[in-house]
Amino acid sequence: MERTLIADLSGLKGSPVTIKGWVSVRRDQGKMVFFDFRDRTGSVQGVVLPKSAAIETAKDIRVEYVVAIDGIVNERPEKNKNPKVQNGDIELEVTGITVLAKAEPLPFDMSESGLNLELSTELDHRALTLRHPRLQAIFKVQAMIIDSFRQFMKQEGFFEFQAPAIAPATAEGGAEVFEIKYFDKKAYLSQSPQLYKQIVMTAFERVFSVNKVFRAEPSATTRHITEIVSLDAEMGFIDSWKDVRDMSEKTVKYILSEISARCARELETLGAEMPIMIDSTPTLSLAEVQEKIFEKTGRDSRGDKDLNPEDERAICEIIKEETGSDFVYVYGYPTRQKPFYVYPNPEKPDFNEGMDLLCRGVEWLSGGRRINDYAQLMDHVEKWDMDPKKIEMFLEAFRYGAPPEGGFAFGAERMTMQILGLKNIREATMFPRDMHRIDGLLSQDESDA
RNA sequence: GCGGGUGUAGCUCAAUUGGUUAGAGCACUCCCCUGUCACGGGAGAGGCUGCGGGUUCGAGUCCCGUCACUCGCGCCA
Repeated sequence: MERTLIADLSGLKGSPVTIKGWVSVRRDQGKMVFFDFRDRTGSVQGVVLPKSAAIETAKDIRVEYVVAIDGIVNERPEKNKNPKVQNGDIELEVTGITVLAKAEPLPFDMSESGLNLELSTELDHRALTLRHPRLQAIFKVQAMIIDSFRQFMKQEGFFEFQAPAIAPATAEGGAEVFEIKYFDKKAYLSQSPQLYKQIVMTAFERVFSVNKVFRAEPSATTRHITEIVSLDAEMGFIDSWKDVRDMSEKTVKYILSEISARCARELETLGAEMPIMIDSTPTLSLAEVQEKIFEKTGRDSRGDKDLNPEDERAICEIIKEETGSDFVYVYGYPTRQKPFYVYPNPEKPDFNEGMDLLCRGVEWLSGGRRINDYAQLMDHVEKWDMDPKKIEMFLEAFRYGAPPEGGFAFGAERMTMQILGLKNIREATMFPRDMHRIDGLLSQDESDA
């Protein structure tokens, strides 16, 4: 018989069906056996009655067996209905069981409400934990973030391109890069599509990319991993950095609304509360932020080159209290602290027109206006002590006419973590890589070898 | 890289000021159970208490070292 998906069962009361999926739970009552079956669309209870031809087989079925189940869809008697679970008003009366694959006993409890693991255990067993509804909800939300970013960008006339992952040299300062053996030469894994998206912008005006980028920073925090999905955008013909700010704001707003609308079940599963973005997100200069923190908390970080994590949490709390917004833009960082391509404020050249979007104490997105004037760009290349030969392809794009422009980027994993209120970015990464882990732990011996 | 916390059964956790045979729940094996939905009840199996050294009549517990995990900081997205 043709396979019926579990989500479609409720419309088929009284009909014989075949479902295929996994066994989530077995409840052996002696004479009769209950199961929870699961497929990609949901779960349903099956009951094997004493008279069923499948009763002997049912006794041998264990959790995570892959099975094909023949049965009749029955409405449950009123007293047996369970409003708390999906398909709680129906059950499948099992008439036949075919085992498609057996499963060994699980290393831990996988039942819907039972998954309670140390993070390292969860990650060591990702191949299994991925089957849990809670983890599936996380990665469905993440897929929706990436999908809605693409949708919005296309809607706004942005062109999608694929940035290279192999780079010839360190494109910018800051993050450390992974060196790779490239035939008999050296090359590097790309830490950002930055220079490429600027190049492509000079041809297509508005561009975006969804790319893996790699950071070799020895950072052991709940917010850092070495391989991330970067959502990047770049746009030409802007009047000021505020056009970039506005576009990034609309992008985030669109993503949030799509998730609210289309991931309601996942948000409920995770108990997540969506951050609030008000009509006009508060936007403050770095100096204003530091002044405000000093006023409110007495802690003086005025003059610091950037916000530390404590500052980021503080300003988010203050803005939330003052305006109700979970988001705040911070702009105007010291020019020399940021990469060479960031546009300096013409009035105050020591500060630039780069910006960060913070939410709930963490940086979500960064971007800003870039330098498009070739002479100014070359001036910065010199001041930043960079080798023009190493970025010749980038410079060529600007030598031959580039419009005023800017862009922004954000990490898909960090956004997932923040929206869902997860404590560690590794929970929001299907196969996280960090200093000590690539799937499994990297042992001392291997790292020495 | 620096600082704090934690390492006990396959998983999640107990174990009094150092005290005799290191426990529980879940999972596993066997038995009982016709309405469960994290089913329930009974029995069993499962431990070099991360590893190495020390103090002590006696160490899961105290001390030193080491490794790992985890949180915070630095750096960043």
